Formats: sequence, structure tokens, C-alpha cells
Amino acid sequence: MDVKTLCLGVLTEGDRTGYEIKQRFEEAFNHFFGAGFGSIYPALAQLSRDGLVTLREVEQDKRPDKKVYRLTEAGHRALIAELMATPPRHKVRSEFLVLMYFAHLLPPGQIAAIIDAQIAQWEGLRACCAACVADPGKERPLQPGERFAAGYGQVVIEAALAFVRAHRDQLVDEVAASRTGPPASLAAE
Amino acid sequence: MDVKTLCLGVLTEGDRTGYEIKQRFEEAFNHFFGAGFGSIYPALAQLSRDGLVTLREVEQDKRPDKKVYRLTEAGHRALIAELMATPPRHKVRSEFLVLMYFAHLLPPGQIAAIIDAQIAQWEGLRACCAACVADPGKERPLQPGERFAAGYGQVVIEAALAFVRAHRDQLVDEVAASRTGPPASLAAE
DNA sequence: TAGGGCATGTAACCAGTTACATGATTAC
DNA sequence: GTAATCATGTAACTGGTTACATGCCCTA
Repeated sequence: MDVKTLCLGVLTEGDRTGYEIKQRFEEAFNHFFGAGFGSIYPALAQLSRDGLVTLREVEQDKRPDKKVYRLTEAGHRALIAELMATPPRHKVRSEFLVLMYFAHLLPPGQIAAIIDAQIAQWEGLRACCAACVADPGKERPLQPGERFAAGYGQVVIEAALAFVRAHRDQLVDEVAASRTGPPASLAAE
Repeated sequence: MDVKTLCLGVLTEGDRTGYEIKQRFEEAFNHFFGAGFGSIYPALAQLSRDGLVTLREVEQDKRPDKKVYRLTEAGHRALIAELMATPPRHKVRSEFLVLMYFAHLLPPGQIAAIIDAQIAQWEGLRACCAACVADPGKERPLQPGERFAAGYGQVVIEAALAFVRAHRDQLVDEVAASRTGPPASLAAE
């Protein structure tokens, strides 16, 4: 499963340009799948070559032309085949947690700043998930899986926020204490 | 921040072989940073070339020789510099959630199976985090950041488990209902 | 006038995954 | 006999990130 598959998936919701697909990625998949233009545009080109999508060029005045992509029958079948064949993985790659793990090697002030930045980022993400569920989504019916994925994001990010808020000060204090050094009686190796 | 940095980090806890470093990755970083032998061994070779670690070869009978790595002063400094310069990211890449998002395109039975598999996987991961916190860790004092990272894993995975358990049946039912088709009166496009 | 939105793309780079290659020991 | 543990590595592949390249409109 790669960006191509997700593009096919987005196109099941209706015809879209590459730019709009990217926006949809950010609205709907932001908390579990990232992709930039650098992967979306080549993916669409490939899908087009493979006959899984068609495109229609639309001229615009005062704007560059845009290419509106549409899923073909073959594309729909390919999407389902790909989904069926996908082993369900779930990976987290967190430089943030690495930094927390090695907090004792960093200045306490920086740890506090890193946590605060992470909190801010998660708050944005949580709002994004909340909007996804709340927003009726312009007449398009909200699919059950959409609600599930966004709901998952909400509760998990909420749990993450609660945890870091609850333990922030303790971690900073402990690191500060271990850096100034424990009482002399315990300082010896 | 890459596998090299994590290897340096593990080596702050004591001398280790590549094999042991991999085990440590699995114990301590499993829920937020993955790495296989294919990335660890080349990383260690590179660190050695750069003078950030030294190695001592140990002969063993009935076993292949092993290489025990030790952090150098330069390695310690490089680790801290790298940590200080690392922008704290936190990314999730979840084929599982993609599959859930597009659940309406899959057979309900498969959705149930995918969720159950995910639950099993998370239970293992949660146990791993719990062990990390509970286990005194063979005389090595548990660093505050270690407890933080493992505690984070526990509560977040717990939240994920609670969510999918609570919504599993509903999702499967909704998908089943939409596939057999809504009542005829609503079936029209 | 600086930045953000709209709109599309290319190319180099980087890093991790996967598969391959070897080989003895121990436990089920 | 099959799998897991210990133990190390290489090489091809894959795929995503980042930076570059273009260009106009609108808002602050």
C-alpha cells in the first residue's frame, strides 16, 4: 500500500485534481498517513499510465490549467484488490519520544519546550479529527470507516495529550535534579 | 535523527553487540521506532568509521565471534549534538487505519478479522511497555525518560484498544448493512 | 512587499525494508 | 524435523522527502 492506493481511494469520493487530493489527505488522513506533492503528482501520473484513472484538462483564466482525475472501472477493481492484499500494519515513528527517552541528556528547558511544541501540534491534529467527524462534509454522506478513523484519532490524541500534560513537569523536574546532581551521598558511581 | 543516533543512545546504557542493540530496540523503542538488522549493522559500521564507537572482537566457542561496541567521547558529544538539533516529529503510518477508512469497500468478515489482528498486536505492544516500566531492569536505574516513553505507550495503546473494542461491532454492522444495500426506498442514487 | 493560496511538475537524495548468505546449538 | 536463538553482514530495491522550477492573484 502506497500513495497510489490512497489516491485511488480519494477518487472514489469524486473527481479531484492533484491539488485537491493533497487537501483531502490533510483533512482526512493527516493523523495516519502523510504525503506531499512530491509523491502525489508522480503517483497520479503512474496511475494514468496504468489506465486506473483518466484525466480531463480544464483551462482556467488567471490560474494555471488543472487536471481533473477520475477513477476508471479498472482503477476501482485495482483499489479493492490492493486493499484486500494489504497486511494491516500500524507504525509510529516518533523523534519526539526518542527525545523524551533521552531527556536526561538534554537541558531541562529544552525538554519543556519540546513537550509544549508537541502539545500544540497534537491539539491541531485533534481539532482536525474533530472537524472530520462533526462536519457533515458538504452533502457527501460520512462513511462508517471515516467516522471510525477520525474517532480513533480523536481519542488516541486525547490520551496522548492527557499523558504528556500530566507528566510534563515531573519529567522536567527529574531531569533537572539528575543534572544538578543528586545529593553528594548518592553522587558516587 | 536516524538509526545511527539510536544506536549511540543505546550504547550510553553500556557496551553492546549489534544483536543486543536490536533486542534493546525491541524492548524499549518498539512502539515508536523500528529498526531491523539491515539498518543496524550498517549503522554501526558507519559509526565505527566515524570514530563515534570503538569495537572489540570477542571469540566464542560454539558461536560466531561477536563485536562489542562502546561509545567514545566523540560519540557521546555527537549524540547530544544530534538530539539537540533534532526537530521533534511524531508520525503515524497506519495501513490499518487506511483499511478502516475504506471499510465500506471490503467484506465485513475481513474487517472483523483485521481489527482482531490489530487488537492482538497492540496487546503485545502494551505488555512490552508495561514490562519496561515494571521491570527494575537488572540493576540499571530506570531513567525518567524511559519511564515517560513507556508510560506514554501504555496509556496511548490502552486508549487505542478501548476505542477499537468499543466500535468494532458497530463498524462491521454498518458496513454489512451498506453492502446488502439500504432499504429499497433509499437505494437510489 | 511579503506571504499564502492556487496549480503542476521534476530530480536528486536518503534511509529503511527485504531478501539473501552462513552456520552451530538447543528446545519442542 | 522444525523453529528459535545467537551472530554478522551485503546488495538490490523501494518509496518518500526535499529542493528546485514556474507563475499569477489576493490579502495584510
